[in-house]
Amino acid sequence: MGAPKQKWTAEEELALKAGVRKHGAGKWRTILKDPEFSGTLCLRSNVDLKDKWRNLSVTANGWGSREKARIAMKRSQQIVKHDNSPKAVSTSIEDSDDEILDIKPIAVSSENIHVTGQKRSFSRIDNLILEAITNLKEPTGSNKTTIAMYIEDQYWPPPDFTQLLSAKLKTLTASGRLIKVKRRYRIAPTSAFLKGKPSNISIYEGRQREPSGSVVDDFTPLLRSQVDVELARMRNMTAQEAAAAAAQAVAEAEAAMAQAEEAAKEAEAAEADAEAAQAFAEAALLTIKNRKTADLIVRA
DNA sequence: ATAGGGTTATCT
DNA sequence: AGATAACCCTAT
Repeated sequence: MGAPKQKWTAEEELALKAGVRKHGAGKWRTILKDPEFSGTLCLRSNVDLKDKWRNLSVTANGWGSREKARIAMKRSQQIVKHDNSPKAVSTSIEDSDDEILDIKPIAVSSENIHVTGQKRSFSRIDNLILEAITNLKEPTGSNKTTIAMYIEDQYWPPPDFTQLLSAKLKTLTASGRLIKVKRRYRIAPTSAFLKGKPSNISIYEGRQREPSGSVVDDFTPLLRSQVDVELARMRNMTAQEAAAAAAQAVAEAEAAMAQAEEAAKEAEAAEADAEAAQAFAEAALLTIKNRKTADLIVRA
């Protein structure tokens, strides 16, 4: 009987992206037969993969460019027959649909970041992170793995990109640009000029829906967001301070570095409530890195 | 088997 | 009502 609509889960989406990364876009059958992904994608057909990839491309690409205008135009043209484009500025230029360029600075960013980035305390990677979170459009925010995958997908990955990303995420969170809730990052409501509402996000994971009956007020969302900011920041601060203190005690040995990395990975793999563990690991990692090679971290 | 266009279901 | 995502159909 009717299969209503089987929405794609995050795992399936991740598997699809990984599959495309491995085998390339278009090799849907190959991806589907790969034992790595056949487990999570067993309920999907090659056509499903193709369609999903198309949807992902559409949503991830030109939101803020002219792709939206194109789609909007096409939508309107379903009924309207005439195309009145008086200026018709650049529609004919053909879409060189690559905004995935000129990120190269981040590889050598360790040394030449100070050249241009004096006014803003924003380096290239900061913008990348914000862009990733924005384009991912995940209602509950995006976790580090997803953000890393997005950036690695679109751009090219430096060797120790994961560590750099961790450091940057932490910095952005501490400065209030990002909000971290349950291992997921959102863009702070300070820049809530995006569109729509700040969106009250349920702290709980899973796909439960919120009762949409509580739309009584237009002022509460802002307050709620503010509270969330304070809460998240206070939480992190406390955890980080404690973790930093503990980390300094063990930071003497080089082995601690590997240990911290292991802890970070495990904390992330386990979806459990290991927030403290991860905070500890990150703090320890940062501390050690600061002590050993301070120039590895991009300063702005 | 894949790409593209078209249709329906779901959410705001 | 509009927009988006899943689904369906067909030509190559």
